[in-house]
Amino acid sequence: MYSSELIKGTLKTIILKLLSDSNEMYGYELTQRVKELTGGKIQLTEGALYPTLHALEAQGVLSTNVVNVGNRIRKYYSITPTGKQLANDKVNEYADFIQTMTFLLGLKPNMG
Amino acid sequence: MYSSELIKGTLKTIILKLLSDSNEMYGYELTQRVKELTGGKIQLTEGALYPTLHALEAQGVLSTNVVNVGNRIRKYYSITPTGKQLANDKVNEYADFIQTMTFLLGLKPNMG
DNA sequence: TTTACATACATAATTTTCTTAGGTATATAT
DNA sequence: ATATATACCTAAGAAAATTATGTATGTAAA
Repeated sequence: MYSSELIKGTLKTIILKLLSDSNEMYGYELTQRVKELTGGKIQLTEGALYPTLHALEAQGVLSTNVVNVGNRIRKYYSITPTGKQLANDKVNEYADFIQTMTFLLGLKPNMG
Repeated sequence: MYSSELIKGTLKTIILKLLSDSNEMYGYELTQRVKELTGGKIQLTEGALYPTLHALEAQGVLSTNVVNVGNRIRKYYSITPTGKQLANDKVNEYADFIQTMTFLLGLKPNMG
């Protein structure tokens, strides 16, 4: 796990990117997917995730589809066209930012 | 300028790295140096910078040296041995984080 | 000569974003 | 029974930033 400082400001970008690459995902699924893809180094907390999902839906970049799985509720999120555009912008901005930070911190541009 | 979200959590790392590479720098100098090195893409705000410098000094990772330049005060910060260690740790953690995010967001590991 | 901008420090109110903690509920394995 | 996993949610508080403001000097332009 990274220090919580580092992860700040990346949540929206991560959510939008993952939803941009799949038809639909539900909240819990997002937490598991990120955990899996990062080898546990990034773990989304529910207290941060759910309010952010609600905000993104209210902004019109996500839409929802509530489904009953057995007796449990599952709320699928999918990205809207506006959201897809935003996802692209955010990912591109982050890519640029990474390059700037790489230079600023004197990191090797590409090392295992 | 990047959206303010992105820069969050990177301030301490940036300060520690720059001070790690120079004998001493003062607050205003840090803002100008970062602006210069990033082509204006990252601009430290004084409201964030000064409280952070004070906190780092209180933690013992920075020490200060107040100088009179003409009639103006200038407060030079230099890094302590503890601070140098912390700078290294933070930079390494950030390098690791960048790799994780690069993978998670599906970015090219090395593109101009 | 006064207006604007740069230098150089600082703090305070507010906002944003996250953590921590708690709540509800079902399913499954020990 | 108990713990763990699934699956949603909110609220109090902390952390870290922005925005606004204050003080003060130096310099260049109008």
